[in-house]
Amino acid sequence: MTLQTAELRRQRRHREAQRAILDAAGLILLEDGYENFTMRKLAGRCGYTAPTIYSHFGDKTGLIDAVLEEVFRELVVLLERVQRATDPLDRLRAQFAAFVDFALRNPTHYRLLTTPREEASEPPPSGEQARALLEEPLQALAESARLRVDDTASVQQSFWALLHGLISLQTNRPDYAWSESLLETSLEAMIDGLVRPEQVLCEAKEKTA
Amino acid sequence: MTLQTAELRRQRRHREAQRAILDAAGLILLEDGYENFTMRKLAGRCGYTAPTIYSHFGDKTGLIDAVLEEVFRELVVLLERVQRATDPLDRLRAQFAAFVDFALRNPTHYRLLTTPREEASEPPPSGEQARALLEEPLQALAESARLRVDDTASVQQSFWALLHGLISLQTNRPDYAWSESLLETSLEAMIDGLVRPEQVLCEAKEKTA
DNA sequence: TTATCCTTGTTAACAACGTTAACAAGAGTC
DNA sequence: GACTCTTGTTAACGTTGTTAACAAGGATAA
Repeated sequence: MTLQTAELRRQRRHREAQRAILDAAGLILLEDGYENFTMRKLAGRCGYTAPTIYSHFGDKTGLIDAVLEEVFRELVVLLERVQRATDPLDRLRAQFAAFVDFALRNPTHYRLLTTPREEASEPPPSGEQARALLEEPLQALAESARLRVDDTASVQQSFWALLHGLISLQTNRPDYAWSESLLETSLEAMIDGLVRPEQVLCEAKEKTA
Repeated sequence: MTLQTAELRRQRRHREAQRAILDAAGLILLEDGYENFTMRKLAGRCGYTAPTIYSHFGDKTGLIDAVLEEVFRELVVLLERVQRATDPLDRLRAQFAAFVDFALRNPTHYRLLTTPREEASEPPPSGEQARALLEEPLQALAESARLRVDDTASVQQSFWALLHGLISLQTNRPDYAWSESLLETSLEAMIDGLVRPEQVLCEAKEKTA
């Protein structure tokens, strides 16, 4: 009996320590940015000393990986919640908006996710999952033959580049006078250029005629 | 007489030292990236010790600023050389291509230029100059009323975001299978969506008729 | 209860970094 | 030849990520 409760208590303490560390780490990243994120500062903030953190996460890289994994799992559920829209194009718009919004609210985490921090650091699973979710609407559009360009990969990467550019630019220069309509303007332009506006072409032609 | 030659020789030595330091610094940035750029490594590579570098450039930030200033002066002459095209849209295409090409060849320098390195580090003059050059064709298009959107700033920032995204993505993940036609696909799409195709509309309509 | 062990955490230290103080050495000036 | 000013060096400080050595506390077995 004490045999089991002891083991459970041990696991609980373990999880609590990890939680305290991860929470403090996420907070420091959000508030101070990655350049001012130091293991000693984290140690002071989370209630444990530095070597304890190392025993839990092995490495600064491993620690950051764990933080990112958690944060982007949030993003995945956000994207899944918004995925219901029936028209692929509406899905795309809604997902992209949610994605940009999330990235702008978590600039440091987004930067750490997209820039390779050092040798051999793969993006965390949830990051890949989010990317896959973002690609789904375009995949659907391609299967409905609604892309103006044959090369689907090229189209996907174009949208990807646009999103990444919008996010990076705005987070790198928060004080610049960014246009309010920037996301809409650029995204609609890119949509106009790359995807056909559903099969109402006949109706549209009738209207102009 | 020796009064003058002495002063000249002093200045020459000064310039030579700065040149050796800047060249070595640029090379290290190109080869090893910024994360592996250390003042001691630079000292070992350029033939001077670390404090000498400090006496010349004050700071690591100052040193990097000097390197960037030089590199992006190259870019400015590149962009000016390509600026001759008469049609603003052709100018835009040529300049954007040259810009992306340059940035992909100097990934670390580009990243350092666009990401604020620490508190209060303004982009170097040549960087701002390059940005101004890149905005000129769009300004011309706006004045010819060839933009599909009223808000010129929004259009400029859209193109800016696309370029930045293309560059960042490709330099962050050099091994990814980027589409060969990525720049053309995305840029033409964005052009289609944002700018009118010159005043040959009547001719085009005659052709389709 | 007492002895043992394993986990969990701490203190102390190391190497490498950016940076600065103190000083040597050489060139130009009187 | 003495004086000064520039230019470079050596030695050091504080901070970083990281690790080794060790203490403490609870679970297990006699």
